[in-house]
Amino acid sequence: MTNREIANIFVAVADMLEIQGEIIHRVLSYRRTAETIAEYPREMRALVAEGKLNEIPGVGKVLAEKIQELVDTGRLEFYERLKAEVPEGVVEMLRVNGVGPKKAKMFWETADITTLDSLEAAAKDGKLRDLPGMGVKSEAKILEGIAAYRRRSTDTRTPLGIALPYAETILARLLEIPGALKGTVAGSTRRARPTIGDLDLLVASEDAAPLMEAFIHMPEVARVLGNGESKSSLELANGLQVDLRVLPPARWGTALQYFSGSQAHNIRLRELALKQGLSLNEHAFSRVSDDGEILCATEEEVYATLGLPWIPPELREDWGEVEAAQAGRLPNLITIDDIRSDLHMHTTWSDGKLSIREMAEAARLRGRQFIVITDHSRSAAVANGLSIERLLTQQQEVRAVDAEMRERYGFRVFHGSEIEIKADGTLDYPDDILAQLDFVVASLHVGLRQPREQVTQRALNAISNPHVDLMGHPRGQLIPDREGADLDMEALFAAAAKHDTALEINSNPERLDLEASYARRAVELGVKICIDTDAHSASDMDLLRFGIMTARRGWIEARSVVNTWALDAFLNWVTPRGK
DNA sequence: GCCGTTTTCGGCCCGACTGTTTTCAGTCG
Repeated sequence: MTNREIANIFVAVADMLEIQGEIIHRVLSYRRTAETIAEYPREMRALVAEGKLNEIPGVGKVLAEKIQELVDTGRLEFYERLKAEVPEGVVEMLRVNGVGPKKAKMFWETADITTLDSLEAAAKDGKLRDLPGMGVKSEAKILEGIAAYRRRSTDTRTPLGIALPYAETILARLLEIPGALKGTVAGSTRRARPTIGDLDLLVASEDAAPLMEAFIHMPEVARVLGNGESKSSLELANGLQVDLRVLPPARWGTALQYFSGSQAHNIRLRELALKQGLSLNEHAFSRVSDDGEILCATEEEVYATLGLPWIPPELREDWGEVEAAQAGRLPNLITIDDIRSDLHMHTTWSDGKLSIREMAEAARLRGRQFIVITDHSRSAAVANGLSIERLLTQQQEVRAVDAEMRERYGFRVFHGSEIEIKADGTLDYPDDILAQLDFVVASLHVGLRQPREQVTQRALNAISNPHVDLMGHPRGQLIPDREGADLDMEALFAAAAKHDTALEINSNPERLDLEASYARRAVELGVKICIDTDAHSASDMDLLRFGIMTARRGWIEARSVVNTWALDAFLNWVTPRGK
């Protein structure tokens, strides 16, 4: 039973309890814990074994027992009982925009509607409009909601790599409208979650009306979900939901803070505010005593009012950042300017688009000081992997380019390889060949669905090989479609720390692997991190920002990241380990 | 269901928008 499976069950429990009319705080305790568990860096089964479930914030006696039951038996009696009580189709109704727990329950109990199909049929027959609290408009809205739900694929979340550029494009358009003073992308995009539910845009203006007008009339709008004075929501033709909020610049700080979330982080701040006799919302702080307002034009002022230093948005998940801020122990997060090298990239020798020389030049123009060329190894046939003979020939070309770039620019090019960790657990080149390379990245591309023990052992073999410097995209996940391998991450981290093998944060938005919570745990255990682009073209090198954002979400400082090191430090690290 | 330098019981963040409602409940984020 994986963390994500446990989280999914808790979400379903929360949904069913809410439909049953359970008090909302009991429902929310399941929902909050589901969120915590879904991205928890340690596995529940390990915490159960160590008796440490109560270390998870928000988990008390009851939830700990339920997690334990799931880990021990693979099922949860309480969940099975609820499933017998609440029809599956009624729970599914919650996914329809405009249908919440109260309406779902009402459809079920007063009209005996227990499936989405029968809800749709009833709406089409005009049978919903006479139900309590319903009308012609709500009936039509539900039909639209069902249609939109059916259009969406199973997973409605959008990869950050698509969401962010798209949000930036829409925002740039809005900022051209007269009266728009400034704007930003907020929400989970600003926090750099790997996938985004909907886009949140924030614009400062004294006059919201023209912005709202332009926003809801953009050409790509499929449906207007809401359109008020200060807030509008759209569904675009591509299915993406976009929210725009417009506020006056004097309130920018509270608005940006509020709209950036996360919800859990915001709740923490509002609780802190209340302890000081202040109520915090997106408009301002209000003194509870006399309703007097304290406006904040910057986020720094919001946090300062609470006695805190500014907290970078990537940390705002209630993963301990409020406590760290209170203690003056916020990390000094890595920035893109700290990066000096890129240790994982491909050329036309395998499946890349540019030559060694062209990749080197592209990296140099982007401010890198040295790179490693790491084309695919021989068994990666579809990626045109290099035979030993070609690998050694390639080395001559790398040396030639290195000599030239070094002479002209002081830029260095090293020779490496991204070697397959083969399905049988062996590496794709023998040790005496690996020993001739400057740098070795080992990656899992095949056999990702092997049983946990088997795939973990393969990874450990690679990490413990003295010639291997880095494990590339360790889990092999693809966003948003493919779960990573079922690896014992804690064992990987321990081995990586012991053998001084770095683990990668792959910057490609389809990977972002390690993800933030694992990267944070790895560094806690003493593992070095590489943030690489895995570039197959020059433009791929611009994806570095996604890797940096992911590292920042993982609380990572420059000193833990190999690519921030100067050449000497890098060479000192690779040299004594077999090369 | 969780939690406690006020509390082991009684709280638990806050507001925008919509539609159905004659003052507010439901939904959403």
